[in-house]
Amino acid sequence: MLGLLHESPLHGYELRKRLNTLLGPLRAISYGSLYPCLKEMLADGLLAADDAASESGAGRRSRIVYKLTAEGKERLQEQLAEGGPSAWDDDSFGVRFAFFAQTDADVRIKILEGRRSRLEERREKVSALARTRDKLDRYTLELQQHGLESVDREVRWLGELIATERASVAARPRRTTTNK
Amino acid sequence: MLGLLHESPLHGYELRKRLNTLLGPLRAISYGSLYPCLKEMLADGLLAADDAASESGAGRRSRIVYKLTAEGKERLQEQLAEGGPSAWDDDSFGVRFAFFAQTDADVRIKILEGRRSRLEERREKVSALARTRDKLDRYTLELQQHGLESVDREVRWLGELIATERASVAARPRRTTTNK
DNA sequence: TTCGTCATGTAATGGGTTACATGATTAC
DNA sequence: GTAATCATGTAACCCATTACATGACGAA
Repeated sequence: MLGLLHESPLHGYELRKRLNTLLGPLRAISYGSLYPCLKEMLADGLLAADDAASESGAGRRSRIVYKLTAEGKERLQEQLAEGGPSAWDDDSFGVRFAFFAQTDADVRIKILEGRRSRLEERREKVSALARTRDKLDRYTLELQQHGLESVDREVRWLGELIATERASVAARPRRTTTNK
Repeated sequence: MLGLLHESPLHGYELRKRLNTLLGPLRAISYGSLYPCLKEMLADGLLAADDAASESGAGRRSRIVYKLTAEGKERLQEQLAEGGPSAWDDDSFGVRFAFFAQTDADVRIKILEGRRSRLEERREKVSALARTRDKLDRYTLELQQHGLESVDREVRWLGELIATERASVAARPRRTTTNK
């Protein structure tokens, strides 16, 4: 939510739509959690509300446009700077990646590498399991192998991204040092 | 749970481990929901409990081994026969596929086809969205394209599975008609 | 005029995890 | 002897969905 509101101020209804296209149909967020959350962030001083009712004559129902306060931007920056394991587990990696454009290059690399080793661990566990047991039916086997190939693909993809990132850091390393 | 207990009777602790390897580390089930669920199914007459305390001398703590009753097997068969949309959405497709060995060939094909068209729909929606909007940063674009390729791969995989299934039905079509 | 979409919100419900309680067994 | 795993269970808590309430606007 902070990430989207940083790109541009939005009202709740529009914010939800964008969240849902961003996060995919799975993990879609409902009004029942969106509005209370906005309220809370408002109370915490992370957001500022701007009731756009009067604006531009008699425009539809009054929509409440939210934008980040200075504190909200600060909080977003903190969260984007966080490069710990919580950044590369299944729940959050997608979201973190979606806001890579607002993330520092060195944090980007750390997250990509963390994600890759996480997947490699998983791959190792599954393929170890596959080696020990043999009495699996065709379908379980098929599922396992397909899963393994998917992980491999993901790992390769991450590898390419990491290479690209490293190349661009090497090309102009000023950016990282300047921000110190 | 019914599917695993049909393969072999198990006690709760072991059942949980198998569920977690089957479902993956994500969506892992906890004791807090496993044991009450077993209890409920026992009360519903789907399972029979067998306290294996006395068996084989002084074996560890008494473990309660559950197995399917006739009613439980019936329920499992009902659920495996169900070929509706609920069988091919993200939540359940994996589980349904894992028990394909116990599923009728025609239901298998229906589920695979349902899953495939579900993914094709999704693919279409995403790529339509990609065509309209242009102002996306490198990373969002990268994520979108990688997602698209993943879906394509999945669709191809399903296509191969469907072809194999159809071939084996054509080779010995007695099975489907015999069971009428 | 009715339906679909836009738009904001609240309250109850549900159900799964977390945390706790207990205790036996194996390995170091 | 002590830590880790095996093994079963309960109760509180969290938090998101669901369902409901309200209302305006555009299109058929």
